[in-house]
Amino acid sequence: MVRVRFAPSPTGFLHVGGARTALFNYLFAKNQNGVFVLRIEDTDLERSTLESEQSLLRTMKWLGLHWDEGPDIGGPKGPYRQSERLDIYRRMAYALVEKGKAYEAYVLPEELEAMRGKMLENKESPRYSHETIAQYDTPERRQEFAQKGWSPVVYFKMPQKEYVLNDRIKGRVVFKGGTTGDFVIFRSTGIPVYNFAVVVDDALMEITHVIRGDDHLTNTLRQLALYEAYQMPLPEFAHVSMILGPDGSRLSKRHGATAVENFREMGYLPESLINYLALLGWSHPQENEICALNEMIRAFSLERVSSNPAIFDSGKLLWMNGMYIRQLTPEALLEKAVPFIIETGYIAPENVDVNKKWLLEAMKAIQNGIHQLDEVGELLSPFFTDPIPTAEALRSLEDDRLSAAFKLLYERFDSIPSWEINEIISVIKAVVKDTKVNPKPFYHTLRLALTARDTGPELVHVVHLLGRNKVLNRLGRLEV
RNA sequence: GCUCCCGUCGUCCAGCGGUCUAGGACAUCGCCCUUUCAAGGCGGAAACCGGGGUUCAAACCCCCGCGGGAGCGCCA
Repeated sequence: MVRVRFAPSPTGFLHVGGARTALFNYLFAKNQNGVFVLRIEDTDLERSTLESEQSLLRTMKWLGLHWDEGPDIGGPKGPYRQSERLDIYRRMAYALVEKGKAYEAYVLPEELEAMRGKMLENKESPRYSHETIAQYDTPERRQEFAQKGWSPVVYFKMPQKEYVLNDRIKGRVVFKGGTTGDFVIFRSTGIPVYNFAVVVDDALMEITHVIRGDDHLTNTLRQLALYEAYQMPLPEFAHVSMILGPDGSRLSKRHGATAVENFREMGYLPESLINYLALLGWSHPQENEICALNEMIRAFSLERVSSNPAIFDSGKLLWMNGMYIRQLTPEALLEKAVPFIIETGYIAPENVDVNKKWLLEAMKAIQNGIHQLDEVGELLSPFFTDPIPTAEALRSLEDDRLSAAFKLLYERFDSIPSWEINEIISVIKAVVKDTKVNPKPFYHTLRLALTARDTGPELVHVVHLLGRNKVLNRLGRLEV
């Protein structure tokens, strides 16, 4: 049985990079009929917060990445929050001490810092050997620690040998021996260190495939040594490359929106975000671009995950969101757009239902003009405000024929028997035909007169949605 | 500095020794459709980091350079 996990630390919003890692884990699990585990890595007491954890879970659910075992729903291998597993880590750490594969250290942080500084000064790579740390393990020190109530940290004795990782994405990775010194696995505070906790958890939770960002690739060396020390079976590893910003450096806030939450607020659909993220590193065997989650699950394999870093292309995401918006029925679009409409204040929440018919038509009209849901406010604005075009913009009305056409248009609209789309179309076409006006400037000016904008939904829809009163009013004040 | 990863159009990917005069998508440019803009349709321009090997044959394999990224914490 395949078991994978996504293990974020609750120190902020879910990042698009994290979302992609979660997605790959999810796709792999579902493709293999396996189990997707969510584990919260909250061993950094300083930065972890419950709010972050909750927002993480909320965002994952919004994306549709549902987990089978996790902190909120439990499962057979829990608990799924590292802060609730502290006794396990202590037991596991001291099991290693007993076997002589780890040891308590009585060094002071300042002493370590000094050693580190000296090594860097000598242009050596900073690493500590068993001997350098053990020299502080004196009876005096032990006594001092006991008196002051300090606990020693536990160091892992790193074997100075070569390790080989057969990564499912990177291939064969050889870590030369002697490049990494002993490292802390258990803090004096009773809290384990990441590299140790992941190994313990992945092993105990029976994770079969570790799919994660390749910023963890070099950490894997330490983890391999730990698995070996415990003589535990190794999971498969698959290291996915990083997502970079447009300048080629690791994607961060200074590149703009990076939190999934930001994209939700801007009116991105979870489907398009998921689809885009999947394509950032993975490719469908038939090179499909627009691809539903079910199809991604069916077609997913680690073999098709690229090993080179990817630059986040917000332009392509925008295009893709537009594609998904256009696939929506007007009803579905309205449902998703309602929060954004309410935010504009044009329609009160309690009036949405009453205006449903009008809103649906409006959705139909704006549907292929938007790429983000938060554009609905701007698109709808001419219907709820009374924008007045500048005289400059309407200068083309100085043309006699155009001005005659508008006069005629006003009269015909005024006397139109019913305000139906078909009627409106024929009136407009008839006016163009009868006055022999040049269509392009005519339509453009009409749009300006009604909305004070150069762009927007189809004109017939604008006219119809506006209603006769507003249309006559806005046409009537033109100086023609 | 040391260790590890990566290197095909501006960007994401396809390519896994001959089928490559290198394919798709976004962006870009042009044309068509149309009721302006958009959406849609059609077409164009655009890339194998450099140098050595291996081979009858290399974008694909090996080595060296160069460039980019990551890790080297009692952070995760």
